[in-house]
Amino acid sequence: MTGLRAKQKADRNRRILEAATTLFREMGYDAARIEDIAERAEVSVGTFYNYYQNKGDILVAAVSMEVEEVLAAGKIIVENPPATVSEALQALIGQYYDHSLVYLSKEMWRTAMAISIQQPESPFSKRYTELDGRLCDQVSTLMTKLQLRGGVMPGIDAVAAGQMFFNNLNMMFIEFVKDEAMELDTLKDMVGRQNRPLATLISGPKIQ
Amino acid sequence: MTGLRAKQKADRNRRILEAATTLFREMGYDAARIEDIAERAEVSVGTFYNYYQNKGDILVAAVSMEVEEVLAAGKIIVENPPATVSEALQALIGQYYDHSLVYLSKEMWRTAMAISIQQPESPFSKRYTELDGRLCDQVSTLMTKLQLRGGVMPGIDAVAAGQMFFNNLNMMFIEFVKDEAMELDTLKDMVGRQNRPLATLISGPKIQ
DNA sequence: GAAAAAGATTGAATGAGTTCATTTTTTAAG
DNA sequence: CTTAAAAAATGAACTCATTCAATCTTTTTC
Repeated sequence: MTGLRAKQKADRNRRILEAATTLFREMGYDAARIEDIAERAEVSVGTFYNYYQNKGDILVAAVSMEVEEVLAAGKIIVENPPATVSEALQALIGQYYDHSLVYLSKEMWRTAMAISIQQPESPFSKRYTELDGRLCDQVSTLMTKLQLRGGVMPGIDAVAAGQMFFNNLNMMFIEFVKDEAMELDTLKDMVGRQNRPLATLISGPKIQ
Repeated sequence: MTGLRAKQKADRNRRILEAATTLFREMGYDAARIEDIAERAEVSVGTFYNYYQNKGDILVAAVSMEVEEVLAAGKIIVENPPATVSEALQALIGQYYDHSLVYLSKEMWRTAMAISIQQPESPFSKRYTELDGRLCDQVSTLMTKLQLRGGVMPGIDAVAAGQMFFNNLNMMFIEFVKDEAMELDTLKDMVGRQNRPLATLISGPKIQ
């Protein structure tokens, strides 16, 4: 059948992705030229474009791997969350934020976000948006779960509250990657303060 | 002193900005070449770069003017807001959203947002970020004002709540410009639903 | 196993944003 | 008014992402 050809293809794909992520981390996204990536991956420039539509695509591919890991880590927390809204949110959001800079630099995040906004119809942008949606769902699922357990007052729209928490943490993450000087702890503190009113109020009177 | 020189400078700057905004609106951001903008403004390509650091800068400059108008329109509402949190928010956010597409296309918004995220250190990006901050302050000011009037329960962190409302409306606006098919009404409905839990709860028991 | 077909690779050419050494214009000094 | 200094404009050259016609490799056919 397609023994050699398929094997070579998979191998080249792996080499290109590895070369690109290495160079992006080493020298930054802008400074890494397609020529450099191609050379490191031992393919021609043309071949790079047979595997990825454009330079941004390969970055979003790298980001996708990262977000998948964050989702997996978050899943564990959602499956067995702390009892109160505040504690549960702090655990989940802390997990998200702590994981965010393991593989990717702030510059890489900025570029990936910029691409996903600017070219929303490109395949990888759609994938990025889909991953964002799954993260949002995860926060909403957490709220729904807490509501079933009595940690959130009945009658509250738990999904809407979850979306609001997510949009807030996401927007603040954008602020964070825009500011090279901002520390993770500062980000967490700010989001914690912003979330507190809603987190406290939906928990019901017993928390007051 | 610096009579002629300053006058010519201001004039060229105005011509370049006008040429760029016209062409961006007429043919889209990507299709408008620096050469076209320079030609229309009757300057050389090099001169364009003496006035703006790069192509994106001038778009962000145009968008910033738009945000200034939105801020001015919002100010009127904040000065004399509806009594309830829900109504006041609906009025202010509706004003923001309705104004957003008067001069700018979704493509222009996408590009401007992408640039302001990707190149946060460029002067116009800083300006854009600062304007975002003022919009956020405007929402917080509205909440503080409502709290003084009794529309928001005492003891609530009105500023934090305002920031959360703003981050939510801002994130949803990004979703809106990413999706060419989404209508303004859909956006308003979604944001309205997301805001409802917090808006209702901070209003206190009388609203229930 | 040779020839044809299909699938991939290649790198020079293209095009648009950006730079920078040179030239031109304006201002200040004598 | 002349000349020197400062500021600004200029456009050809450069960089780098992207394309595509030519070439090479693998698979299929007989």
